Amino acid sequence: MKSFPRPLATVDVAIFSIREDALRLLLVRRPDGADEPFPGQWALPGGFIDTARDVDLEGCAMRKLADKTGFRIPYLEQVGGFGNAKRDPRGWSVTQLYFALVPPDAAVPDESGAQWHAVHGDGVGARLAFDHKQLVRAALTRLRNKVEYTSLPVYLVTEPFTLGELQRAFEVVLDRSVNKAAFRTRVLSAGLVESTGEFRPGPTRPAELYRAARGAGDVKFFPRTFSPRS
Amino acid sequence: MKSFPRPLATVDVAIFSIREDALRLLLVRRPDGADEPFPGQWALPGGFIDTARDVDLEGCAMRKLADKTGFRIPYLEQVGGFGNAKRDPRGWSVTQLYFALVPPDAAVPDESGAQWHAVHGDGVGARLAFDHKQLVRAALTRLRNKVEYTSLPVYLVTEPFTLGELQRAFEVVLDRSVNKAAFRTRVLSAGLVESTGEFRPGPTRPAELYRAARGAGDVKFFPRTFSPRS
DNA sequence: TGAATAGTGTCTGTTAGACACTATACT
DNA sequence: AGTATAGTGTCTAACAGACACTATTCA
Repeated sequence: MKSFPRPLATVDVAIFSIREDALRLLLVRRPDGADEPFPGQWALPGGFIDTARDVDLEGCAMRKLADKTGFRIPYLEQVGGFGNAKRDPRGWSVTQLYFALVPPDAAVPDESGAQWHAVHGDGVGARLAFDHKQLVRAALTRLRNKVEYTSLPVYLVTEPFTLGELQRAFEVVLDRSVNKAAFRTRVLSAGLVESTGEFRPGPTRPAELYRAARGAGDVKFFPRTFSPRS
Repeated sequence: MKSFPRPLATVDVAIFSIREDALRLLLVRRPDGADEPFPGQWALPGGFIDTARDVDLEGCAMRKLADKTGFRIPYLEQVGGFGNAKRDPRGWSVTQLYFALVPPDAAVPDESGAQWHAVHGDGVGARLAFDHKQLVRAALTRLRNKVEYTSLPVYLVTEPFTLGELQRAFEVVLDRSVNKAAFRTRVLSAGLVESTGEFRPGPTRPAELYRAARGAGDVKFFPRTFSPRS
């Protein structure tokens, strides 16, 4: 077996949540230090694969996630691998990018130094370390594409939720309004949610409460997309 | 910077083509040798990232591809990363899986030892090295899913092609027949192909010849899927 | 009773699929 | 003329989107 120098291997996670009616991304600050790349800059949570502790890539991503947030098992999906000679000044490196969706009540420990940054267009305002700007764009593209034809936003709302809240989550992610009647028909006929039988009281007519449908467990697909006709 | 032992980093490519009216996958034999894992077994073309020669992951995949086949630039797409402690007996390893589509006239040099294996269901008949059975399944799933809503099979036919040939490519990949009228309407209205103005003569009515539409360059998406109604 | 949100009925345009039809070459 | 394949016209079912309508609660 011919031996090759091994690239650096990392995992990064783009953690999305809806806070204050906006899609937000959790970012951490790079550590300070003379031998650290991009000291003090905002970056995606992530880091080296620990071959002693991580059983696989997803486990590694879960560990990064758990370091930053505490909650029920979130939605986690691999976006892809990014690797080249230049992206890390320390040498040829490959990172596995994951994206995670967490509900609005997922806590972020203060001492983690992590902050939620609003998403505008295809990124965040802050300047990011490494090629993380590109990674964020890739994660956002994947998220938005998938929301067009799947039930992903159920992972962005706290159960139980009203159909109005779920619709709002779709709208926040897609950054456009969707038709109420079409949305309800679509969501209900796809069997994506099931009623709890309860209602949420409020200053107006109470709304029926739903939860993500059990059983299939996985993400549901819609037969068509939301896309407006061209 | 805390130092971690680095996992092995490889790239594997699932190269698909249509030969003898069947979807086929190009496989190579693992080298023989006492210190080689899975000696003599069939495996996906691939291997270590060469940090001295490869500029990025895609370049590495292209290199593996060029080692095995010779032709015009094919379709190449990343499927994802697979990494854990057990998949390679030499230690914790991460592989980036790509899939490639090449036309039926793409040559495979004899001396490469590569062979086309027919795809049946979600894999090939041969026993595969490493976790390549799983990788093949992942690549096939991605390919078939994408063919439902994109123009990918144009990369599986030789230009110029008739609509009948293109339809057959869709059918071979999806392993089901598609309606001729619906197929033609769909393909033509998506602007996915353009006429060359030429016709292919034959024992019956000549068929108009097409090529992949220029300009957009990229893969075209259909507004809906092929899926039969449930 | 008015305001505000929840939820529904109905109409229209678009498209996939089915299926039968016409068109055009060679033998 | 027969045959085989290329290509089209038409009908139907399904669904997205639009929009106006009804329903229900609290102040």
